[in-house]
Amino acid sequence: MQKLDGEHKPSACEGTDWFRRIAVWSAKLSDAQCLRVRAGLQIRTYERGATVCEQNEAFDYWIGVVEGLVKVGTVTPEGKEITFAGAHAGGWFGEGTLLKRERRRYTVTALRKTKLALLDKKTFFWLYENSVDFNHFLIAQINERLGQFIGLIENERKLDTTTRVARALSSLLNPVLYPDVGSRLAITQEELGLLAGVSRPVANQALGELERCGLLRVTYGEIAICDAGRLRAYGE
DNA sequence: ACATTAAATTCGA
DNA sequence: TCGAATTTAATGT
Repeated sequence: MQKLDGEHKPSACEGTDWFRRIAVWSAKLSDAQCLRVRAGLQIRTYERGATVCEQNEAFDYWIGVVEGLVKVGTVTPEGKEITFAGAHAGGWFGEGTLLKRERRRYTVTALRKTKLALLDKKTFFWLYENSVDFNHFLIAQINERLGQFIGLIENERKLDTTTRVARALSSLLNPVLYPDVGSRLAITQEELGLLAGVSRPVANQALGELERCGLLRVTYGEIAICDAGRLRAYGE
């Protein structure tokens, strides 16, 4: 429990380090703006399997993933679960719901123990009104997401499981949505299965296939990406 | 669903 | 505090 390394823990109210690390969009904010944003932020921890917010719930925060992994999706009236996206460290989402001033359209659940940063609505809109850079960030992000959703539609059509797994991985590698992502993903095959909408064994097979193609390498609890470009294009 | 292996945790000195 | 023993988690088939 006390095996703290050389990393400095976030000092209670000094330094914008920890905050800037979890939120790239803060890079261009002034110190004064940063202070204000931090005042509107809270950190919350969720256990594996915990629901962050339900569909139709009023949940007035913009959500950032500090660490861990969450799944954004819905469940059809027939009870079938559909995953729209996964989000891991560095990702921010929920702006669509805030901007349209409506209730959550999706259910968000933690796939493992996860720490989230929640920015309250008031501060979010203050940024929206006052920072051009913040707006640029939002537009870039929404644009990236649009691309992902278009891919999702294709995905539902073709049932090629390996392709679905490749897409799920690629979406997590998106450098715009997840700025601090490297070439290794700390994700288990079960979690990946949940994101791709396939069973764990199928995810395992798909990973084997992708590894055989030289696109990635699988190790315990982690996937090393060798060729992100070809992975994204897999199945085309 | 089952067997195997990796990692995390517990426990005794 | 160390490492062996046990339990839990992830993988491969």
